[in-house]
Amino acid sequence: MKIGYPCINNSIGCTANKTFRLANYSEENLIKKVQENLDCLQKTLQFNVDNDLLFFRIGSGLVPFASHSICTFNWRDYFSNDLKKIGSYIKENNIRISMHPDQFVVLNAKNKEIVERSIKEVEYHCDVLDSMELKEDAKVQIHIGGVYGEKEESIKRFVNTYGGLSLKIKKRLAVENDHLSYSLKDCLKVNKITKIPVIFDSYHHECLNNGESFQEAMREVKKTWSKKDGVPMIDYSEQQKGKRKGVHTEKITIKKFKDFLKETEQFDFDIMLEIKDKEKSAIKATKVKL
DNA sequence: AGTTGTCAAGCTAGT
DNA sequence: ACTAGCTTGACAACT
Repeated sequence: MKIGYPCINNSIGCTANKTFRLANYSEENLIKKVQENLDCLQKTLQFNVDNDLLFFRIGSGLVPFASHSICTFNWRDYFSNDLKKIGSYIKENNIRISMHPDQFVVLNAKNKEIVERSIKEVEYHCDVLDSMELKEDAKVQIHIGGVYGEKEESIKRFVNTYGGLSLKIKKRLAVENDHLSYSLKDCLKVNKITKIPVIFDSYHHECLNNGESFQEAMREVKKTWSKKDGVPMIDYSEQQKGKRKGVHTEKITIKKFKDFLKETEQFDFDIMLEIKDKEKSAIKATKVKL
């Protein structure tokens, strides 16, 4: 089992999510920011290896505006060496990588233009991983999308859109259960038709489920991951008590985390800790003994 | 130097 | 009607 955290490291004094305003777009700005982001990503991965954190989610802002029509610059060529170098480091150290496009990616939107933009954004994420020459087990995780008051129709739209995607995208996409619309059961249903691997988010499952225990959930989820896809990826987080539903905790609760691991002990998976203090809690989690 | 309004993009439920 | 929350604040103009 590998343990990781998403996107940001607060210990090393740099961020791999530097950006600029669309109004200030220029090739020069883009090159500068991407270079800074790649340098910081390399540093972050080194920190992670040093601390036995071998699962990491690369932030979507690595190449600002990459999928926007304003960006005609060939960043893949320009940064080819840096991207390959990072990819080599990832492979040498056996690091598992994921990416998670943001909320604006809605493959089942009713508006065609939103779907087109979403596909472009997903493609950009795949381009990053392809440029690093990572295997198919590096995934791009998305949610099924909007409901629009008619879930069955909306699931159908997702399946249809997915069916039309290029192989390059299909081989990296995974769907994750969300905390208010699409449950694990919905994701499994989509998997039945599309074969898309299902990323299990334990906290979302606590918010929205059909009575499955973690163990039962994992048994089903595991079946959706083929050998090429690698071991299942799991997202783990906790509800901040007294806050509105969906708010994550500042720190990990070791007891709760341990309980989760105990219940799912029989399964192998990589686990992403979506906890606000990031690498701090992740490092604590690496020291947990069952 | 520090503070604060704003930033490409969507959807949902809580307030 | 409005906004917090989502994988994540960072930028830039202002004081």
